Amino acid sequence: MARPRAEDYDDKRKAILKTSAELFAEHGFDRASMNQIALGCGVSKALLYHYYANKDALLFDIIRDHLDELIAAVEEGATPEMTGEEMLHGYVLALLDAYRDANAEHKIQINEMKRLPAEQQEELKARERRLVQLFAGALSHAVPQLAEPGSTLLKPVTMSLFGMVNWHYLWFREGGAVSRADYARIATRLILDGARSLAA
Amino acid sequence: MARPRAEDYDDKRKAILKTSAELFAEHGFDRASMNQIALGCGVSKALLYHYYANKDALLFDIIRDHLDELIAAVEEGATPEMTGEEMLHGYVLALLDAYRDANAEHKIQINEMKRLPAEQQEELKARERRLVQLFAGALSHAVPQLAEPGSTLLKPVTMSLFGMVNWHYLWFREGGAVSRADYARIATRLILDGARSLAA
DNA sequence: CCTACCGATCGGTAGG
DNA sequence: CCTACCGATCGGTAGG
Repeated sequence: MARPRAEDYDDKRKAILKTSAELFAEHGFDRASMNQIALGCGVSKALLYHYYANKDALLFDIIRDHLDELIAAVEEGATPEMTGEEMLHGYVLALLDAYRDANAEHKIQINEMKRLPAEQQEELKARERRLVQLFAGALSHAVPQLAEPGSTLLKPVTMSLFGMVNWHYLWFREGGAVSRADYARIATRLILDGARSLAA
Repeated sequence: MARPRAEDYDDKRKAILKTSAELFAEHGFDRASMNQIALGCGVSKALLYHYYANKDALLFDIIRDHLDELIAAVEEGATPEMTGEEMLHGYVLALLDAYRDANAEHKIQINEMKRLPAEQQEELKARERRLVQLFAGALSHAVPQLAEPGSTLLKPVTMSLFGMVNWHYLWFREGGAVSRADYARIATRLILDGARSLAA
């Protein structure tokens, strides 16, 4: 009879993913060795290779899981009956909130994605594009002039918002004078008021 | 008598710096080998080590030179008789313009600085702080409420601007629908109109 | 200014 | 025939 998959297989896989994400974020993908990761996870290197065929697969899975969680969180951040402005704020708040326990994964997404082969990068970039589309949609809803044919504003304004939000990990400190909710309101306000003024 | 320094010493050093910056940006600091860099520069590895004691020194010099050029460019981007708004726009335009021929150096500053020992990082971060101070100063000048005692807005608004501008290299394309000058106006507008609305 | 190497450590795989 | 896991070590390459 075939040996069944261990019942804690998925828990172990998640634990490996979290530990390796922290090591990759701290030391960088190239410098965090498979030996260090195995040691940090309390497993043998051979077991590590049982879960992941190679180091790249580990990196890919970290970023894919992270992006899937961001997309899910953002999609739940707004409802169809909201106004465009409420929707955009809901998305920004949900995204900043999702980053709370995913600082390591966020750094890895930003800094280490380019270590992967082109094909795997493409699969991850498709997820990034989905995330961008959600925000661009809310922005178009909130400031319809941005989406008018001939307007070149939607892309730079959307990317400005991503710049703000994806840059926050470099200066934002938990428990500081500005909370995540505060910054969600600030970022939404900068983008919306600015965009309305630009569109006028 | 001591051997005099070669008359083209500085030219060679700058050429090494530019070539290695491109290799670091393309492959990452850890993967771009000193052998590759020597080959790319058309010099022997031994000559490379004549100019730079080790790989870290090369990385440090790339980022230091880059930051010094950014600070100089930004400082020349505005004059004291300008209004706060003109000053901020002058700074943003100067910074985006300085990035035009420094894409590799910018990527390295963002992605590879943490590979350096803490002491060297600190020296570079001091330069980053000077740059931030220039923008925070112009912002305070343009929207005085941001600098009022008790206000917590100056930092997040300044960092939002840096997020926008430092994120541009991921989406901006030379010769596209939006020029650097266009984006300087957009970013300045988003920040200024948004900040005024927040301060009110 | 070159080439020949070094101590160390890398990602990945062997047999059982 | 599958998956779960070990101690030991592979061929190559890094910075210097």
